[in-house]
Amino acid sequence: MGRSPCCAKEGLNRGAWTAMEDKILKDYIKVHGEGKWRDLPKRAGLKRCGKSCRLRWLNYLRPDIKRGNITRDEEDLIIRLHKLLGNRWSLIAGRLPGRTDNTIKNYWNTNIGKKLVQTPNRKSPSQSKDNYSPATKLYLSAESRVVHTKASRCTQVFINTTEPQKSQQPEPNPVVGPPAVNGFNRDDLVDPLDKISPLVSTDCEGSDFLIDFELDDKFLSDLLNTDFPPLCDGDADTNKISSSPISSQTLSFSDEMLNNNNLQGMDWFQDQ
DNA sequence: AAACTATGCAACCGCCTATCC
DNA sequence: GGGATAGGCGGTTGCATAGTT
Repeated sequence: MGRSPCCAKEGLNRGAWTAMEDKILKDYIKVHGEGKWRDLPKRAGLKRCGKSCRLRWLNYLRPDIKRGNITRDEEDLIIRLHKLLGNRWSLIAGRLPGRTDNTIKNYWNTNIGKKLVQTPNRKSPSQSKDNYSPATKLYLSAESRVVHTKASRCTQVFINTTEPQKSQQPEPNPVVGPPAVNGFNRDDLVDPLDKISPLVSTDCEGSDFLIDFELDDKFLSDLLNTDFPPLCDGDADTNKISSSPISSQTLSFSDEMLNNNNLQGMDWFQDQ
């Protein structure tokens, strides 16, 4: 036996929501709060599936939803997060206040995703490569290196503000300057993140992006057996984007790792 | 001005996971 | 422990609108 549908299909409205339905749903949630989606339509007097109500609320009616175009900063952040997470839209959306997973998914599919398969002779001037942000250019210029984590929970995201510890630990194999990827200096990817700072509530400058996932009972950082530097000199809490102090370790994806595919030992995480 | 095409986005579908009993 | 259920998620569809011929 399969599971029963969330609602009987007969007699339910489908398709676009009317202003009246929106008002009913808004008013009901204002009074009773979210949740109990299956019962909600009956209680609120809506001829809609509970799932449909939930979706309408989360993607459209919620008061904190940000409307309008995705900014370049947001695009940069989406690209960087997508590079790490793949199509984990809800996780990505969690880093963009006011944006829903649906919005980001749509944006990706209709904008960024298309750029990846774009032929050079497209007519639209808006799709000229000159209009791409540095992060987009870098993404387009480099092979996608999405890490498929199977993460069940994203516990922490940090912007690492520590300067490279040049003086303390001399490099055994010093790298001369940042590597360029297909003509783009990796600094191109650094700048947007600095610009994103207000978006992610950090005053820090720096390029490293840190994230930790819980993978079943383990953390990705545990699986990789990786040592990480201290997040910041001073109070790391000021640099937290989301605070859920669970793990003792935090996985660091530095720009260098991202740009050079230097994710040692992560083969089994990556696409076949 | 009409027909056609491309684009953007809201909404739906089906699967998965967490939770409850 | 296992089945049932609710909620969440990602993929896909379909429609309205904008742009092009």
